[in-house]
Amino acid sequence: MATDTKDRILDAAERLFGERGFPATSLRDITAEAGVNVASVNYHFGCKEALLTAVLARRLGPINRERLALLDAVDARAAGGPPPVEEVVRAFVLPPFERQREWSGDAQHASFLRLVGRIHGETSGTFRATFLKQFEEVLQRFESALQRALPDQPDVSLRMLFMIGSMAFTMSWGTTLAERELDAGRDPRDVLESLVRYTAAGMAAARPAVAVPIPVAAGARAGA
Amino acid sequence: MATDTKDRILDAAERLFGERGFPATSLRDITAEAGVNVASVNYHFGCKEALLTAVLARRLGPINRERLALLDAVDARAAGGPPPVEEVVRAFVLPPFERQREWSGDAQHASFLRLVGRIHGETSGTFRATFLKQFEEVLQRFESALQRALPDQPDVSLRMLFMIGSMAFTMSWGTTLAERELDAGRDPRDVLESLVRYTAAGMAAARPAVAVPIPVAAGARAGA
DNA sequence: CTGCGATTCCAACGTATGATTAAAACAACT
DNA sequence: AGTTGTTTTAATCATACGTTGGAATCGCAG
Repeated sequence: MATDTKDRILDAAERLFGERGFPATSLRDITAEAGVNVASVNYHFGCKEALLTAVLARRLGPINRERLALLDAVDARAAGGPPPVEEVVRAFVLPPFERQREWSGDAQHASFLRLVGRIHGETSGTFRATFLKQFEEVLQRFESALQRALPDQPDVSLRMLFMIGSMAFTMSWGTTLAERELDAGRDPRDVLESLVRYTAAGMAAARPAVAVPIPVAAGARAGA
Repeated sequence: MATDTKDRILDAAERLFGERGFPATSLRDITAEAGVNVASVNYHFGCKEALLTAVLARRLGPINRERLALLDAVDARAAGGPPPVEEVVRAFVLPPFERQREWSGDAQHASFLRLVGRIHGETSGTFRATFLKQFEEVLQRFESALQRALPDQPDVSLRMLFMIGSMAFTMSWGTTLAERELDAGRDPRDVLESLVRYTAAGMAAARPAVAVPIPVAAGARAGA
């Protein structure tokens, strides 16, 4: 069956991209892992970059759709008023974590989160545009919602960077570090909820009034 | 002069690794940018990975030392009592940002931050160990300080992941995104202080009492 | 100037990469 | 069975990679 080969490639690519990163993974690694011929990738996807796009699209599409659906629900519940920050944040970070929980039995799909987390660090020219495009609508919708939730917060767009950073980093390193020292047996839902609380509180925090106090270290200096 | 070539290589490597990532940057790119011969890299550093290590060590050493010095100052000011969360957080995130400000005239060094941010996403087996080693002491010291600052927070180690994620992501994407839509003319110190407030508030936020409410998309629900 | 260690340069190595080809194998349908 | 379109295969392409050895060059003490 055709889709069989295609899916085997997608699965293998997802796992290996997640583990080693995009540039460090060769098509031969992927096809060997998938048990298919090298040429299949170019036949089915055209080129290596298109394969990455396909891998991401397969999962990111549903995730982003779910994000927007959750946000709609939050907005509806707010009935015109400002939506609760925490719920907006949860609508953003829940979907990827939830997928992990769904797939956690299948070690295969857990690695997609690592890929997603890792991909935020990739800045490969052409690809960055494609990736941002996927997120444009989502980011705008959430920024608007957060701004309504926090009318007095002038730093919403900046703090969304912080939010995405926490999420991405947790997804790409969380599992790795969890195996070492942290709480190995921790329920992913606990991690999620802690992240939600953390983020919501951070979002709501007032920004400093005026001048910046820079503590002076041993011989450190602070500029005016 | 010998150090001239060596430094030229380090500078070029820093810039290119920061822009394109480690695996995507070839030694020939680096040596072309530095205006030196290809073989110089292997002569001066041994191999490509050793070059990356050298690039990081040159900056990370001082940064981590400054972090510890700042933390010492914070601890001293607390005089045995619990140190203020915000100051501990600032001691952690200030040094890299401060370097950026120092170097911001020289576009060269600003890209080191991108490299540092990016490197958090790299999980290249051998290298991860080297990288974590650099941070081990710093992480332990700061975890201990944050735990003293927040005696009732059971999630300190987890939330340090969040903190590092925000910081790393801001460093690797902040400048890129800032050029687009965000506030282009924003003072780096404002970004830093916003991050400090955000992080401190997030650190202090209580974690959810018990069960986790999982809202359902279409007919979403909110838990207690 | 001669000799010598430390650097720079050149050319090339062997290997691995992403991509392409033409032929073979397969599937579906009449 | 025969035909047609799709998929898989093995072999090959040109290129780029990290690395190496040895010749050329430099800086400088004797």
